[in-house]
Amino acid sequence: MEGTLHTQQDLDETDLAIIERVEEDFDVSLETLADELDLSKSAVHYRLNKLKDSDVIKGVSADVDPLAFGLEMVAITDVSVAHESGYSENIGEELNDLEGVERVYYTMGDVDFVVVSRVQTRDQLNDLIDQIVAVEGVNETSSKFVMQEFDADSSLVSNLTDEARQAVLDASTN
Amino acid sequence: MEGTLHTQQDLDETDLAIIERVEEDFDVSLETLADELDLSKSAVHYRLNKLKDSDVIKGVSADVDPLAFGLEMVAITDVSVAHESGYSENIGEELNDLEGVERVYYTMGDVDFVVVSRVQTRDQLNDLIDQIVAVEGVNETSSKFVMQEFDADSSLVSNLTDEARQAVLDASTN
DNA sequence: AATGAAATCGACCAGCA
DNA sequence: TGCTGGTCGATTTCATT
Repeated sequence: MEGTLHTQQDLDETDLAIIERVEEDFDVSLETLADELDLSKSAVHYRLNKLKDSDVIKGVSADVDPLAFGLEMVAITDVSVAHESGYSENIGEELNDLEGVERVYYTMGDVDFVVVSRVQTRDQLNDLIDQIVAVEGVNETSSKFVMQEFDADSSLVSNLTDEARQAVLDASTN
Repeated sequence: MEGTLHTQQDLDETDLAIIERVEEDFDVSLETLADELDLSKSAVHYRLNKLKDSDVIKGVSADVDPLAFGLEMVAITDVSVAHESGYSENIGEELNDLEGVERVYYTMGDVDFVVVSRVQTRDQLNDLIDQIVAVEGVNETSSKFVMQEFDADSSLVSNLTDEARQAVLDASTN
């Protein structure tokens, strides 16, 4: 039904408050949200649906602890590709599809891709790096171990500067 | 000695199937899950609760589209710290607390921290980099723009190698 | 956009294998 | 411990404003 573009949505302070809350913990009850925002449960639900339909909220997902699967080893691998290999989007997809690869960034600068991977053992990491090197067009790699991760706050909205937050609100009211 | 993992839970194939599903989309109904797994709704619910209680599932959260907030600019900043600054955990926390910073990795090697940040404008990025440099103990920084991100599959479980998946299952049956 | 009532679905409990 | 079936409370839907 709704063909939503990547344009900025109309969001007010109430929307931001709801998003900030459910981004942190979607298990919060409608009643709690309604009380906090002085709205009816139905109104909160209506807004949540609208946020989902407009793809401001892309989905709801369970956050799984990597350690529960023994995924204790994280590595960051810089990947440079041969210049003549042209369109690099395919390479990015291939890297991203490798098992153990968590996220791939295509960057400007001396390095072309930054690959973040998460595995159980050093052997698995070695295998993975071999697979990265084997990807057509990959030239050179350089990996470093991650000793510690900081991602306590994965919330986008609570992470906005006042300036950025205001920019979002301003985009709606005019 | 065997390098096994501290709080590894007892997980069977059914648990993995449930996790794989709700990690991708928690809005799936109990009935759908129950049908797919040939279980009763109560059984699925029982297992989900157990997974939450044991912190295999750390929480449930809404996935927000950064573009809906105009957060179109991603940068990766390598940060080196002065050697004499000793305990670097505090620096990691400080970096992570900066508004716009999405994730911080503390790494072995020539670079000490890798900082991934997400902002609306180049000005905001410049401000953020200034703040990074201003953190006590930070020595040098080097940033690169991200042109494209690949994170289509944020699911841990579907991202396990067969080997890794088997290791999880084997850890239960001992 | 928001409401209240009605239908539907999820959370919890006692009991059972 | 893992599961079942049933009950109650919460969520979703819908007509109405």
